[in-house]
Amino acid sequence: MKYTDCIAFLLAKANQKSQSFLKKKLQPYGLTAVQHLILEVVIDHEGLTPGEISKRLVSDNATVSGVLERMEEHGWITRKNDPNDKRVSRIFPGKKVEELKEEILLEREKANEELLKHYSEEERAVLKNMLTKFLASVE
Amino acid sequence: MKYTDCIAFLLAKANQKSQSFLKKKLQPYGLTAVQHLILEVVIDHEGLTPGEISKRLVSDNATVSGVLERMEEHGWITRKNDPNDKRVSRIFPGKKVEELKEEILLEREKANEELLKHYSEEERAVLKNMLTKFLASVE
DNA sequence: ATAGAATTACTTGTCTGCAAGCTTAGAATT
DNA sequence: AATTCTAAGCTTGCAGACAAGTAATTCTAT
Repeated sequence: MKYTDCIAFLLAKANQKSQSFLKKKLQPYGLTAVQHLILEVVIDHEGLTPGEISKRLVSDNATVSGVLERMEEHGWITRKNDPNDKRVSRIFPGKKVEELKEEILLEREKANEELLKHYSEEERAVLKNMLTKFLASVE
Repeated sequence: MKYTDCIAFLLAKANQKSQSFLKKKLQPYGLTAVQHLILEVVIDHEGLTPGEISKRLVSDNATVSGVLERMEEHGWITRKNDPNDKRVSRIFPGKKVEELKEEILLEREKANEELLKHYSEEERAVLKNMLTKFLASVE
């Protein structure tokens, strides 16, 4: 069996495709795919800590830390100190988000639709279930 | 629809899982997942150029360049100059590969089997077809 | 009340992905 | 032969993934 038939290879390449597709769609905003994801969490739940954001995105704390720093530099988010816990900061959407909010949130939906445009409703459900099961089953 | 239902998110997380799983399995050899992949190509087709390796792995030339450098440092590969085209080098397995060859090649098969152990033959085929179709359908 | 454990965020270093640009070598055109 | 065009490999710079470690704060158990 060749490596091209292995699930790890197929997942890696499928992921590369979907990421580079997203990247192109978000380029006009100056957002990366990961930044967009974080921004969506921050918009939906204002005032989360970096750690809480990491948990929601099943991402590493160190990764989110770096991404937040870059997002702050570009005005996508702001921080406020938590009065009750001096270890953490609370993350809020930056000023420029308000006017772009709807548009930005729509981009993900549009991208998802485009990525799956050749799939029937049934196929989409199967694919989603397969991947979800995979996520749950690996260690 | 939440981001957790989007194909891009699911693919990203599934890929992360399978990569970190592979990583653990290959740690004893001191090989990363990508290095292992390249090594497999080099073993199967000795004397390819970096560009040819990139094409086979659907990878970026710049990425493969860096990985080959690290693999050379650790003795996984060696280079020979091409007498007919001074631009390119030819990549061959390093000395230490010979004795580990079979074992290393088996690792991928074992990892693939383990990643898919909860999937029936039919499910595996469906998953593979879904991902392959996805690869072909995205621009 | 205090020592030790746990939590949180951040930092550093390595690997990979990719865009953009450079250099050299070979091909093609004139 | 000279010039241009193309191809190949490499380099740089940045973003993200993640392991490992640090520092500050909070919690816990005595």
